[in-house]
Amino acid sequence: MSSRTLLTAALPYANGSLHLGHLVEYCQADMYVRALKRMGRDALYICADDTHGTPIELNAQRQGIEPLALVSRYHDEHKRDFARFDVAFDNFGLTHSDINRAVVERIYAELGKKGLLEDREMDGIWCEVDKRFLPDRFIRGTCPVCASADQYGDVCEVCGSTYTPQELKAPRCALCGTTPVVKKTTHVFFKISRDDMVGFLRKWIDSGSLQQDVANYVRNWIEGGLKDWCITRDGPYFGFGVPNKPGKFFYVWLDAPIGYIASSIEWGQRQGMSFDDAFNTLWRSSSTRVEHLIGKDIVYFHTLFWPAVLHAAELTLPSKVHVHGMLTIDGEKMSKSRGTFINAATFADHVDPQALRYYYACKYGAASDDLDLSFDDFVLRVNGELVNKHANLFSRCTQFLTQKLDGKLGDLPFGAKEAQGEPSGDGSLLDQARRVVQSARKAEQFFANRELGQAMRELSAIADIGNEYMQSAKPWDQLKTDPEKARETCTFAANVCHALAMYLWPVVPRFSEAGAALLGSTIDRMSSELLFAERKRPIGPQQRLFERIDRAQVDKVVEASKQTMAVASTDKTTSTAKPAAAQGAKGLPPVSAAPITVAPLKETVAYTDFEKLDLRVGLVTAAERVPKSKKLLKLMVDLGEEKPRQIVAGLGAVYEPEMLVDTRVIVVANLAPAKLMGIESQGMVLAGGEGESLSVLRIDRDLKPGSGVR
RNA sequence: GGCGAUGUAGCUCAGUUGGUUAGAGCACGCGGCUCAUAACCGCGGUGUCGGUGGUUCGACUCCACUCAUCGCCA
Repeated sequence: MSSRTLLTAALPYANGSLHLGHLVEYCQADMYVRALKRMGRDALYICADDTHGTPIELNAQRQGIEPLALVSRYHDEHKRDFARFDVAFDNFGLTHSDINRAVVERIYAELGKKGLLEDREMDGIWCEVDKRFLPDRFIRGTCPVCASADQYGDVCEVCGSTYTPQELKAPRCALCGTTPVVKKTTHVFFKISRDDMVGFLRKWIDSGSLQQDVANYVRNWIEGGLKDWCITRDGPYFGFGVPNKPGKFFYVWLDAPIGYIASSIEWGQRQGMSFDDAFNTLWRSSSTRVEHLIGKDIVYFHTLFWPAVLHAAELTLPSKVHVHGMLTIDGEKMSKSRGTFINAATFADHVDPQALRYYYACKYGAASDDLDLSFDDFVLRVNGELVNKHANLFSRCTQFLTQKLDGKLGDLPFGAKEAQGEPSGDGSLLDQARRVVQSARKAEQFFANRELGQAMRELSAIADIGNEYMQSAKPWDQLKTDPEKARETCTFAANVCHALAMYLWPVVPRFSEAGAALLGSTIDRMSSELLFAERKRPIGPQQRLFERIDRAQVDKVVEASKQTMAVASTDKTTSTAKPAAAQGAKGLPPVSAAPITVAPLKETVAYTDFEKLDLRVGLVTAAERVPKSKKLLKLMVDLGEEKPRQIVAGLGAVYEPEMLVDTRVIVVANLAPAKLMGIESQGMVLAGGEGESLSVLRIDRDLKPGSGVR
């Protein structure tokens, strides 16, 4: 029985744009599936947009639209982005679909039959104003461990401790700012801690489905003890309602992976299968190998909950859950302020997406290491390999043929079958051809094992053979004495190009197709047995295959990303703005309770005007009063520069100097220096309010002095 | 704090079960070629394999400790 591989990539959340980090995964999976398909394997690439959950529901509410409308908008955007990056799914669905609902209900019923579900009463955090239970992330308050203000309901971002929302000090609703209350609610739990489940998982993680390091990692979780998993949420919630439990919805992490199943059923239906046929063939039969590609961040769900659910529902377990590392840019995490948080579309606006695919391919390995996108290296690599090595080989041999030899391929002094033998090492043309075939076979192996980087090395080796041969045979000299010999040389080089076009296809499909067209050929399979058969026929019309990347294009991407991210984050702040809870810092007089007149807005300014201001985080290292002044303080502020700046600030009416030392403030760093009472001030410290009701703007996290502020 | 990953030439990375003088590409230097997208070919130097100690006839590889960076802790 022929076996089919069903590969999934993790579902992107339909609440934001795709960025280069997402693409690490989608491109890798795409290349792998393309390679499998071209090697004659039956393979499917399945994905969908993840559409449910509180963030989407609330984001839609803020925008005054239906969640489905929001989700559809991102679904369309994602589809466009994927198309630009040649990511070709066999099916790309939505988790909010009738099919997914049906599969979720079916699996839920199955879990119930196995006695794995249980209703439990628990404490929820309820907001009287919003009339809803609040998820942990929508409760803010003071960390019970380190007392940092404004932390999430489940974890402190400052000290990293985890706790329950009930433990949080001074909790408030992130939506309306009021204090929520505790209220009883009932939820369904999946009993993953039951002995048979834990026993199954112990065995499963050692079944070879996981990379060794991942298996070790997961084992620690299991040995640490698994807690039963709460699979429902209270409404309002964008998701599927739980049958016979009004007001309860399935938790997004239950229906999201099930979306893999639903999306593959959609594919099956397009092939003419019925729902049940597709379900049983793809997810209940040993003829399908299921493989998941995921990032490090979601290992927990895919290696514990998901296999447990599949096992309990008697569905096909993944043969592989392949974990890849996260993307770093120039060695660091993607950063909005540095402009390295780059959306797929922004990148594609300035740089050919195939360049990124090529670069990623070179860096993919089978391990779960992080992948670094170094911009200098990116430009160097794409120009040096894809253009100088690969594209140029196509160019030099086809142009020679077109311009000097009527554009026709000749013959080779060996048959195509002979090229399949072992290289003799004698340097003959046949020997060279055999070396190419040998590298091609290795490349196939590497593709099949997801060692894309290694495969790319073999392709470079193949191109080298072509370039070396052209160089040593000198067709331009051969042309003078024996034009047919020159034709033979170029025919050999053209066959090397044919090999390149064949094996580059999974990585840079458009490059490959254009390359094949240049040779007057089309390629639809990837097999070393097809090599060196291109002879005695005209080649195609000339064209350039790929243009070099200019570093300036990359800089534009970074620049544009800074802009879009700045806009996006201001959007966010305004929409999720939390009312400043009146929390007087120690030693400060209370702010007057009298209502203030809200000043009318000044005229609108363009973003470019705002951008002129250079706001920085500054650490106050010293402070003293300016003699004879009630309000002025002389501060020394560290902006990460060689030495601290002297800044005069009008904070003295409210703040004693020592109250400001060691606090992080926001400074207008490019304000023209000015003298106040004879003392030079090299900037301005921002504060809100006025008079006695003054409050300096502090930074409540450990940002480095000199960090930008937007 | 707990667990884990990574650390090899200026840069990006290979180094299989420990075994001779540690590799590739790019960058750099010199020479060659001119068909080609200033591309191509040849030759060349470069590394205390993060540090210290240990096991061993022999360690980049195994063990202990240590430093640095990063991630995860649902």
